[in-house]
Amino acid sequence: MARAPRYGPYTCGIDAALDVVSGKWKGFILWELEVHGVRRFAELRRGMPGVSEKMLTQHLREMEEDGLVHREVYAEVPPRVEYSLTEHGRTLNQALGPLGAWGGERMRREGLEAATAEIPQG
Amino acid sequence: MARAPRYGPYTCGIDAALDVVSGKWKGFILWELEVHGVRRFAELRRGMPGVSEKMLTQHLREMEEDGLVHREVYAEVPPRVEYSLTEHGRTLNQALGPLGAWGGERMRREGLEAATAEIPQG
DNA sequence: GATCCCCCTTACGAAAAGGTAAGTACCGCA
DNA sequence: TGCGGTACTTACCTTTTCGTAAGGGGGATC
Repeated sequence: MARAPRYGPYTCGIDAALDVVSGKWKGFILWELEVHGVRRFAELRRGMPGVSEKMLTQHLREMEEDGLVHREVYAEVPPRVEYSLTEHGRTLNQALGPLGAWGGERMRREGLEAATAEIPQG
Repeated sequence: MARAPRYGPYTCGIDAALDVVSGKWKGFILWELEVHGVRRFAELRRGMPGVSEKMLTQHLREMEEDGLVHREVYAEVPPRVEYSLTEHGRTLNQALGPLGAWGGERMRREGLEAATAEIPQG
């Protein structure tokens, strides 16, 4: 489960926020969109090695439901879909800032390696 | 899984922080210890209705491993065990502040109810 | 003597999350 | 004709997480 609720009832704001962020790749998606502004599906996919198409679409749909991500579909062939952050997504990213800094500090403290070349610290 | 790693490799600080916070009751434990300073096992248990003893001990052990929680055992009969936040636990709580505020805002926005009488907002 | 309290541990099972692989439908390129 | 690219969907399976229920060992209380 980890956190199954999705849409409360919550015990506090942290609960409500974690419900929206937890998911193996959501933090990464948030970060990719923060950095690049707009990204297509395949760009996101290539940007985060290891993610499957299934998980990526699933996470993106949930984040769209949660009002964090905007999905723009262009009626073209071949299809083009662009993802970007909504206002709420951007404020969430700001709220995650201190947590990212804390995590970075922890990584330094514990000597935990980073996975990729790109090391955002939220 | 939700997030299985536990001790990296991480892609960023947010990853590293979420790894430590995710777990159904961890936010709540953090909050209880923040508010009360020191709490015994049974006090924590009573403070968060719905948690099982198994999950509570399991989460507390992990948080102890992660250096967030200090566990003090008194060689008495009946046994007495006191839990409190470490320095890292307290700084984590501070880093969670903005996230809790964001979550609270989201709850208000979406009209999501809170579960208990006590409504911390991290 | 029976029950309750303390702080757990263990075994078992259900549910959720995630991974793998294949299929869809259409197009451009060689 | 065959392959790669676009953005997915679906079915199936494994891993992880969480919950339930029971036990344990000693002491105090009824």
